[in-house]
Amino acid sequence: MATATITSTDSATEKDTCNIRIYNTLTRQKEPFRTVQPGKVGMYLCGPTVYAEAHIGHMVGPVIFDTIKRFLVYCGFEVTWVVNITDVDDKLIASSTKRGITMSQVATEMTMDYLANLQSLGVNQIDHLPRATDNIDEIIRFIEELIQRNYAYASGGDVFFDVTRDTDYGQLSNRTAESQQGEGGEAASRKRSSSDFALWKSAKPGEPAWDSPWGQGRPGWHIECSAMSRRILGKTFDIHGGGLDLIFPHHENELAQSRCCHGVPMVRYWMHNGLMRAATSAGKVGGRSERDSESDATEAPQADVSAKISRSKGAGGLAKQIEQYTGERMRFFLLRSHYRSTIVFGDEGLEEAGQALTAFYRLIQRFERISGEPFYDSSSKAGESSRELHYATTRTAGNHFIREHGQGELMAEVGRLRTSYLEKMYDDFNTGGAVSDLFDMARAINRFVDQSGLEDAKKRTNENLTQFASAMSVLRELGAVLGLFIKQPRKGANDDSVKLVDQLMQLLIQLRADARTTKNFATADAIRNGLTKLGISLQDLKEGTIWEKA
RNA sequence: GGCGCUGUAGCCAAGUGGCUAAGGCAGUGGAUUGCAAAUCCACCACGCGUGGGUUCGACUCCCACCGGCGCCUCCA
Repeated sequence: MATATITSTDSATEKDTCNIRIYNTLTRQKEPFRTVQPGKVGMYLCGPTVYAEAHIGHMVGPVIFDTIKRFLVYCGFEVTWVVNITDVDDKLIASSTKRGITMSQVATEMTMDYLANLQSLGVNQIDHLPRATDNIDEIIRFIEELIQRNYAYASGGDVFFDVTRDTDYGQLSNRTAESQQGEGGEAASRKRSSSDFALWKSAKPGEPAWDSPWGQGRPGWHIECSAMSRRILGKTFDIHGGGLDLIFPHHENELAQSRCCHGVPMVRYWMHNGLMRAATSAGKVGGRSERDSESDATEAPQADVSAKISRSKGAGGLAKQIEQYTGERMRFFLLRSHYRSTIVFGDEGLEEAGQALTAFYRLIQRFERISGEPFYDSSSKAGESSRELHYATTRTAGNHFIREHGQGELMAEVGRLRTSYLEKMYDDFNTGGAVSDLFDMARAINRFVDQSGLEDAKKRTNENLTQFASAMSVLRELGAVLGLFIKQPRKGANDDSVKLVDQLMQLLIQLRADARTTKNFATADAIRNGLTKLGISLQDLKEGTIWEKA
């Protein structure tokens, strides 16, 4: 009922948006999605510590959250999505010292890298990107409140959170405070108990520092998220996400800080994505396999071993990978698996994803060729805002869908698949399952085009063309929810060289067509085989020949 | 050692206490084509790590075992 107050007047919409269920790490089960405020969703994703270039593993969370936001918006929610940038920490200090530039310069450089990669993957739904260093006052205020409430104590220029005061500590990661080692190092001597963690760290000479009631220093790792999420989303917000590896200690500590400070739960749903691994046989992401030394003495190791992706192992070159495979392909690859599962990242999987995506691209081209209408929204803002996603989900059910798209066998099938797709998404954002409905939809549309003779200009009827266009609009709509099929895949189509290639191809195609007309198949095949060797395939259609570069 | 995840066809990957276990890649046969390509159609796991148990019935629940992995220190 809380979510019932969305703008739509359609009662079916209420019911269906209440069908969303989310796996909550805190309770270790799927729960019905109920927002704090009716019709509104606040979500926070832990972003990167910007001390080095991002790698593909950093993209999993943003891509899935971008998709979640798209879906929630599609369902009619007003969504505010926050991704924090951690721009102060030990590694940043180390990097700046090593490179002889300021910490802020390192942070700016790496933040730009991160954002550029997000953009390439179509992640463009983020509303706030707060940086820790822009929120020092808020952080200090937060720490002071914790001290006032006796949950934190200052000790020799540091401030620690007193874990023993929080009887609920450990719920998220399902572990007890006593069992924790806690941070070691020289700061340990200033703690009351070993599992206490730093809220504020005193500065050593030469380190970046801010004034505080406890002297010069900088915030601890966890406090920024508590402070910034409260500032933007409030004391209790709906969804908090991050990689599985953040559950402990980061999210456990965040949770403790916020709950103890406010006396209310911090988050309704804790979501954690699985970690990505690098295929070591074919893929190169993880660098050399570190396990070879111990295991390949006797038997040959399995070829499909995978290695952890991390910056320390030399993972990187994400921009190059995106350039090689295209961002849409990588996004599609990520979305084909469930967000909570481990994804093995490698060339093999990306090749396959590329093959699969091509089927959609061909259908889209087929549509543009036959209808003469563009499939993609040509406006520069396409996909940039979530406005076009505002579309009540459940127009599928019953009348809405038919009213909007008309009747017909194809649309009946498309409507059925759309419902199936939405059901998958309601169930903890099962993007992998939803994609299968898109494939089914593509096949249904292709079948329709084949059977209704739309390839033949003479047989085209307005009714069939309309139905074709309607079906494609549903495909576009559902694709957009996943952040797919929003923009023309090949960029640079207006380059002179691209134009020239196309003109040359038209010339070859004409020569071959002439040869075929005179039944000179040897020449025709010589042209085609020669092109095949260049990775170009031809397709002879009723209306002429088209070409495609592999 | 503690906490947790996972094992579905050649590969990737959804999913359900009970009709024929999604979808993709690869493969096979057919329609189509001058031949192809693309597209469509059909086929492709009598079985869902192994062994028990619960149940009228389990791939789905429980136990054990075997295998893979994560966290417990920084990590998306």
